[in-house]
Amino acid sequence: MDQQVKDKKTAIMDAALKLFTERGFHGTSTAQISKEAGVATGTLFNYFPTKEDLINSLYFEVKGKLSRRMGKDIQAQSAFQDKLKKLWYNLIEWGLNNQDDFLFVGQFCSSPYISNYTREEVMKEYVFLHDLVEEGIASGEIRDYSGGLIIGMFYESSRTVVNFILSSGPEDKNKVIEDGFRIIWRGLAKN
Amino acid sequence: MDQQVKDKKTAIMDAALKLFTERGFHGTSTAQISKEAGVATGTLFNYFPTKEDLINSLYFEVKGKLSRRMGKDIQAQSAFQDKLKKLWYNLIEWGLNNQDDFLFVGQFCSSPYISNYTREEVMKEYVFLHDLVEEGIASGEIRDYSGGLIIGMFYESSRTVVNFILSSGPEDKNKVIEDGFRIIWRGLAKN
DNA sequence: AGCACTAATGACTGATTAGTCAATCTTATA
DNA sequence: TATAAGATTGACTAATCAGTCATTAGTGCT
Repeated sequence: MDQQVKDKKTAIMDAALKLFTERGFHGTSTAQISKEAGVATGTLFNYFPTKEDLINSLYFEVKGKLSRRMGKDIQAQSAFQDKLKKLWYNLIEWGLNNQDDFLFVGQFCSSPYISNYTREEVMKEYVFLHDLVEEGIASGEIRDYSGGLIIGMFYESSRTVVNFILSSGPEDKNKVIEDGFRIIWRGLAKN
Repeated sequence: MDQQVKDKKTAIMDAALKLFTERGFHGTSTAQISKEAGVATGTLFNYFPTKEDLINSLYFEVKGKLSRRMGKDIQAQSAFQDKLKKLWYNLIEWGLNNQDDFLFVGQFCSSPYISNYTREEVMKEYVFLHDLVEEGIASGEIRDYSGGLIIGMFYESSRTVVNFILSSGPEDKNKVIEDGFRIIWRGLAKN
C-alpha cells in the first residue's frame, strides 16, 4: 500500500470521523463522506466493504490511539499517585487535543454499530488499567472498591473535565484540570 | 384531549423512546415507530409535525421527569450531606428503574437533533442544583470548586454507577451504590 | 512504446425514507 | 337517529439511501 493509497484511505476515515460525530451514523450518507474526502463513492467501498466496516475501523483506530496515549510514561513514575496523575493528564490532553476523536468515542462507545468482535479486540489494550488499580489497592494507597467501578469513575471524571472545559468559556483550564484530579484522587485515596 | 387520544400519543412516544435508544434517530424510521405503537403512519404526524418535533418532545418530557425525581424530598433533609446523599439515591433509583429513559438521556443529551430552545427550556428546571452547591460551599462542607464542575462530576458519577450496575452481573448493587457515593462525597467534602 | 495490473470513477439500481392527503371511521350532542 | 367535528387511516410521492460494476486512468516493468 503506497502513500497515494494510504492518503485516500486516511482522507475517507478523517471525513467519516468528523461527519459521524457531527450528524450520527445513519445521519451521514456514504455519498457525503466520499464528497468530504474528495473521492468517488466507489472508492469508499474499495477500502471498506460496508458502512459498518468503516465505523468499526474508525472505532478500532481511535480507541487504540487512546489506549496508547493513556498509558504513555506511566511506568516512568515511581509513586502510585504520580502514575494516576500522569494517567489523568494523558487522558485530558488527549481529549483536548483530539476533540473529534474524543467526541467520536463518547458517541459510539456503546453504539450498536460497533461489533462485539471490534469491542473485544479493543478491550485487550486496556487490561493494564486493572493491573494499575490492583497495585494501588494492594499498596494501600487507594480504597478497596471494585476495580471496574474505580476505572469507570476515573475515566468518566476525565471525560467530564474535558467536556466542561470545551463547553465553558473563560474559566482557567489548568485549575479545572487540577481540581478535577483532586476530586477523584481524594475520592479514591485511603487518607 | 381525552383518554383515547392521550393513549395514542403516549404509545407513539413510548415506542419512539425505545427505538431511538436502540437504533438511533436516523436509524429508526417513522414507519417503524408507528408500527411499534400500533398506529398508522399518518397518526404520528398528527401529533408531531416532524420527526424532530417528536424527539424534542421526548427529550423535554424525560428530562423534566428526571429533574422532578432528582429533587424529590431533598429539602426534607436538614444536614447538607444528607441532601446530597438523597440526590444521589434519587438519581441512581431513577436510572435503574427507568432504563429506557436513562439510556435515552445518555445518548441524546448532546445530540444535534435537540433544538437549543428545548435545551434551554429544560435547563430551567435544573437551576436548583446550583443553589444546592452554593449552600454546601458557603457552609464549608464542600470545597470551593467551580459549581459547574461539581455538578458535572456528581451527575456523571451517578451515571457511571448506574451503567456499571447495568453492565456488571452479580456484584452487590447496594454496595456499589454506597461506594459510589463515598467516592464522590470524599472527593468534594472539606474534611 | 507496449503490456499487465491495480486503483479510481460515477452513473446506476432496488430499497427505503419522511411526510401528505383524500377518504373513512368515532364520538358527542341534540 | 341524524349531523357535524375531529381523529385515524394507509396508499402514495419525491427524494435519498447503501452498494454495484463496467469503464477509465495511472503505475511499473521490459
